[in-house]
Parts: sequence; structure tokens; C-alpha cells
Amino acid sequence: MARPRQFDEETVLAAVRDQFWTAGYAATSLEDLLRVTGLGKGSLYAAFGDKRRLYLRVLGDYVEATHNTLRAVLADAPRAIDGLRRYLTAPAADPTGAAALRGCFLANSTSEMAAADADVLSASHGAFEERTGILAEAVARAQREGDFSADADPRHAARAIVAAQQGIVFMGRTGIDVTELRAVAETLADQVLPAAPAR
Amino acid sequence: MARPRQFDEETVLAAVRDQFWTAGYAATSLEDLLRVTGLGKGSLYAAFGDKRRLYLRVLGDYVEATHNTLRAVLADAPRAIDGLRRYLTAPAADPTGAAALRGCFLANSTSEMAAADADVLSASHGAFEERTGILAEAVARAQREGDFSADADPRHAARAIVAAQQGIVFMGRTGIDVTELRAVAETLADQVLPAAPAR
DNA sequence: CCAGTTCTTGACCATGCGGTCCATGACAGC
DNA sequence: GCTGTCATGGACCGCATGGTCAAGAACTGG
Repeated sequence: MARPRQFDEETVLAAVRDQFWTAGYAATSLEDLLRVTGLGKGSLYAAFGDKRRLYLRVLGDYVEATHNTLRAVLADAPRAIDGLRRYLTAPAADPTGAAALRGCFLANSTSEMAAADADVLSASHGAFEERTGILAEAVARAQREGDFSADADPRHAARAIVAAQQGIVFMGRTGIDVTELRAVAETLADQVLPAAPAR
Repeated sequence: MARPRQFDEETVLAAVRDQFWTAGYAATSLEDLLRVTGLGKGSLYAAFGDKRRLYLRVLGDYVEATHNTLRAVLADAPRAIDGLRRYLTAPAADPTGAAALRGCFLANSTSEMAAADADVLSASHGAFEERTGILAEAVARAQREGDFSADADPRHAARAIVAAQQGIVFMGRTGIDVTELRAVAETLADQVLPAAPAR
């Protein structure tokens, strides 16, 4: 332990993630990563290994951060149903549409590499399983709170919610008009979050 | 016009499409395309131009073929609602799950390149607009046939259907179990194709 | 102030890439 | 059967890529 690093690891990883996020894995060159991080080749390799390892690293960090945020949103929501709805409509929340076009880093990665890279596939699969679990809990809570159709299986409902949200994210990437994206998100949210019948 | 081509254009284009489909654009090398088509570099370039043009060509062909199939399925369905349901559950139809893992060529392309390549974005955007139109007609027909909630706007409903279907396709790419994928598709189909209230 | 250790910089490397081009040969029309 | 035309195959090119390495700089602990 002689010489401390001149860079902040989190900052570097965030820059790397953003680069991969916007350009994709294959379309990002080593040079891009150096430019974006300000590091030299040697430093980057010594600290994080090669391009693929670095990618898997930021992908894992992203998933973890995303799920922490999701858990917090759900926990902070006065009623679980509000959190669920917010989860579904979030992709259409940015009024400029830039975020929508960018999509979700995990989803982009899955689409680009899951079929060819077993590690990416397994990361993606695991992430969505975990997400399903988180949402299933929220669905169960919404049922207890009387806001969600009681005869639905929470896990099935959660899967449908995840799929619907990814569908919305995807439509954002097609360059759909933001207003229309918002309408789709609202429609799907209504359909995928069936209310309990009024008593 | 002296020497006829030694290859069948459609066969070659299908092979190219499958290669791009499974591996993605960036991960497909020229050599891959030559191997898969059996052509020499000169022939391929003389016939179709460079890699990117070839890609856009097969992408366009794919979209056209897909929409023709969709139109046929909807037209052949005894009731429009059956065609719509089939459209939603198709991604989960293959019992091996291989097709699900492969996903949709258009969706994969969109995810990989739409953010970086304006032509791909515009192709994708246009394709989904067209698809929305096709489905909106089917929704209207289903309404006339009394199978679809009458107070829904066909175009909005169609957008939700497209998004839901893409969500299902996407879940297939995450390596989800085929049985579960089928369940998700059924659940979403029920939710996204609201029945007209029984009279 | 020194010694030891680690980080940093950038030169360097081999390779595979997309793309061009030309000599060859196969075919059609006459 | 001859000639002109065009598809073919592969040699060739320049380049950018991902990755390695070694020499020097910067900092810590004593």
C-alpha cells in the first residue's frame, strides 16, 4: 500500500456505465472508455481487468443500485399500489424523452448480449427473478391494503408487471412520441394493476 | 447480362438475417457473413453493398414479411380477438424456448442500434407505427364482433398490445422458463384484451 | 530522508476488421 | 465457336482494435 489511486472508483465506474449504456458493449472501444474516464490503459486494466470484466462489473452494480431504488420507492409509497404504478410509468416520466430513448442499461445489455454471453444471460435472468420477488411482495401488500384484485397470484401479477414495464421501456427506445409513451404507460398500468372490486 | 448469379438471393438474405439475428450486428464479422452465405467478398459487396446496407436490407425485408404474416393471421382468425391473442402468446409458443431466447429480429436491432443509428431508429419507429395501425384495425373489428371492451380507443389499445407483446418477447430473452413465459403471456393477454361486459 | 511498493503513462504489439480491386472463368448472344 | 460481359474468389490494404509491458513517478511508512 504505497501510492493511493488518483481516481475515484465510483466516478470511474459511473462514467464507464454511461458509456456502455449509451453506445452498447460492442460499439464501445477501449479508447472510448479511456476518454470517458480520463484513465490510462494500464490503470484501467490493473484496476478492473479487461473490457468484459469491467462490463460485468458495472452491470452488476447497476442492477444492485436499481433494485435498491425500487425497494426504497416501494417502501416510501404510502400505499403499495402507488409504488407499483410509479414503477410502470417511470420510463415515460422524463418530458424530453431522452431517458426513454436511452432505455434501461440492463435491458439493453440483455438484448445485445444475453444470447451470446452466458454470464450476461445469467446476470439478466437473476436480476429479473429478484425484481419479480420484490414486486410480488409489493403486490401482496397492495392486496392487503385493498388496492389490488385479491384473487390474483402475487408472483404471476409481478411477472406481468415486469413484462409490461419492459414493454414500455422498449417502446421508448423506438423513438415513440413522449406523450404517446405516457399514454401507453397509463393504459398498461390500469390493465396490469387490476383494482379490487368496490365493496 | 452475361453470366447469371450462382446464388439464390432469397436464400442468401435469409442466411444473413439469421446470422445478424442470433449474433447481432456488431458481433457479426464480414467473415461470418461469407461463411454463412458461402459467397466470396466480391460477390456479396457487388450484390448488396457494404455490411450496413445489407443489414438495413434484411431488416426491412424482415419487417415486411412479419407484417404480412400478422395481417394474414388476423385475417384468417374467425374472430379478431383470436388473432390478437395469438399475436400476444406467439413468443411463448415454441416449447423448447429456443425461439423465445432468440427474440425478435426487429426488437433486437432496435435495442442494439436505434440509439446510435438514425436509419435503424427510423426503420424501427416506422415498423411499430405500422404494426400499431394493423392491430388497431383488428381491435376495431373485435369491438364490432362484441369481443372487446367497446369504450376503448382502438389505437390506444393497439399500442398497449404492442408494448405488452414486446415485453413478453423481452422476457423470453432473459432465459425465463418457458412455462412461466407462457403464463405471463396468458396473464398479459387477459389484461390487455379487455372483454366487453356480458349483456 | 530513504526504501519499498504501488500507480501511472504511453509506447508497443499482434490481430482481425471492413473494404477494395483485379485476374480468372463462366455464361449468353450472335 | 467466338466475343463481350459480368459474376466470382481471393489476394491485398490500411486501420483501429483489445491487450501487454516496462520504465518512471508519486506516495507511504519508518
